[in-house]
Amino acid sequence: MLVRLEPDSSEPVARRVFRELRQAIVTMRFQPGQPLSEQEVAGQLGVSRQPVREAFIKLSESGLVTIRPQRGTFVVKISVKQVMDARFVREAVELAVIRRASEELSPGVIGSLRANLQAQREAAADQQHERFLALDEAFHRSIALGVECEYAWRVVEETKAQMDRVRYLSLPQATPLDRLIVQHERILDGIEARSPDNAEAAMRTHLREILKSLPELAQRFPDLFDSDAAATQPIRPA
Amino acid sequence: MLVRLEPDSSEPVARRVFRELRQAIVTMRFQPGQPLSEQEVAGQLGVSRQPVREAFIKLSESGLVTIRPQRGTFVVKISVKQVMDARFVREAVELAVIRRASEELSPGVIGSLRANLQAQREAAADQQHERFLALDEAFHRSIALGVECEYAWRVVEETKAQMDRVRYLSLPQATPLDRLIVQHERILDGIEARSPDNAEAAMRTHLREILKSLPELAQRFPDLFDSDAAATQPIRPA
DNA sequence: TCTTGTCTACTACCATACAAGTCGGGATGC
DNA sequence: GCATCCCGACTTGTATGGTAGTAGACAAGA
Repeated sequence: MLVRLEPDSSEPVARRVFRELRQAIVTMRFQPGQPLSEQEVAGQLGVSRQPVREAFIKLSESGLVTIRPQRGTFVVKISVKQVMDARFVREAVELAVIRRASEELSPGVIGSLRANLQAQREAAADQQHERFLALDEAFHRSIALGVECEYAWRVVEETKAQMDRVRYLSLPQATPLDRLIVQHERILDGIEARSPDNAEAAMRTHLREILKSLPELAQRFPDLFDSDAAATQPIRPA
Repeated sequence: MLVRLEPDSSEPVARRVFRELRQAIVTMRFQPGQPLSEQEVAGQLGVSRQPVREAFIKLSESGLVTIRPQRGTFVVKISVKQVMDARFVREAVELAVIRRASEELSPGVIGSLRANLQAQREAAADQQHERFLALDEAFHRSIALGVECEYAWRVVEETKAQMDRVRYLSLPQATPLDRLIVQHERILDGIEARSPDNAEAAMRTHLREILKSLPELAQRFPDLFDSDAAATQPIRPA
């Protein structure tokens, strides 16, 4: 399941363990609900229990695992409510960012976003899903960092952790990439036209895309989802 | 500086250490820039280094301390940019929350908010600053939790950690409490009138209050502030 | 059959020891 | 006097041992 970390003294071991585990969780290599043992993970990665423990703590801060004292650590199941809550916060923050961006994002950054969009089209044409996901993330990140919203982006990243698992789950028969690209285009158009309202509206539409696939996924993979009541209730957008 | 924790097996030691240190930092009992030693803190609290270390890691996640490997851990100085960034995110999230609240907050919660407001007036009349701060926080929290935005509130709490230090710094000659109360009143009026626009505008005004005192405080306490360039630049609201 | 107590294997938690790196001061050579 | 080197007192990072507690299997008794 996990491969030994190669020795690399440049970065603290604990941090690498954290990244490794986080990646494994958001890409669904670790199934929701699965128990994680400090000892077992430490053994597989070839490190001691201590850094693994620290990584577990960080993961629990991110809401990706739950540590139940004296019992064990478990990958949290996907919670529809949690995903909705994360989406709500992400929308709030990214809308604020996009308004600022449409007022003061520099032409240079706008140009690089155009280039990114082109790369997205190529990745979509070649059916390179993984690459598209990376470009997608870079698109949003560049906008935020382009208007010096580093902290806002950090918050968005946190919320993304919850949403990315859903994203990966829907990868095979995903939302058509073309539609997402068009949405990205609209967002960029709004920025370039210096129209906060248009850009905000485009971003709002874009970020609500996940709501469409969520209920279906929750029904199709009931084992991976937490059985919170909201799962069967109608989805309210905001 | 710190008192020994009394034995209480109900809660993990690490968590209590974290809370204790966090409180000491946001109330300015620990001065920005001050070095913190795992060993020293552990000795004062009567615990081992391990839980202290875990608390340090959590604090660094919250941006309250910086851990410099093999060198030491330090209380971060107040950064004008960081405070502004936190405020930006807080505004984005709380505005979204307040819009939802003005649509669906239950009359029961609205009633308890009215009661809270009355308590705020009494606290202000008696010059009980600490009590007012607690009521203030409860006011915002009740609104968020009242519309089931638990996660959104968690994010706001994170951002508040940065802002609260400024708050405490300005306590003695603070913003007149009366003004804050009036602002709270306007917010509640907007909710009760089911007017998202009015409530949002009132909240926006309220959350920008801190911008007024920030530049002055940065000038008056240069030692407590990080010397980032933004400190002397004009403040832009959003 | 069902309840209850025990015993085992597991867990996270905490304390402690060791390793590795940083920084400053003093001795040493020039 | 001044630059350089080295050593020791710090720091955080990592490894490991021991403790307390939980869950579950299983057997004894009602």
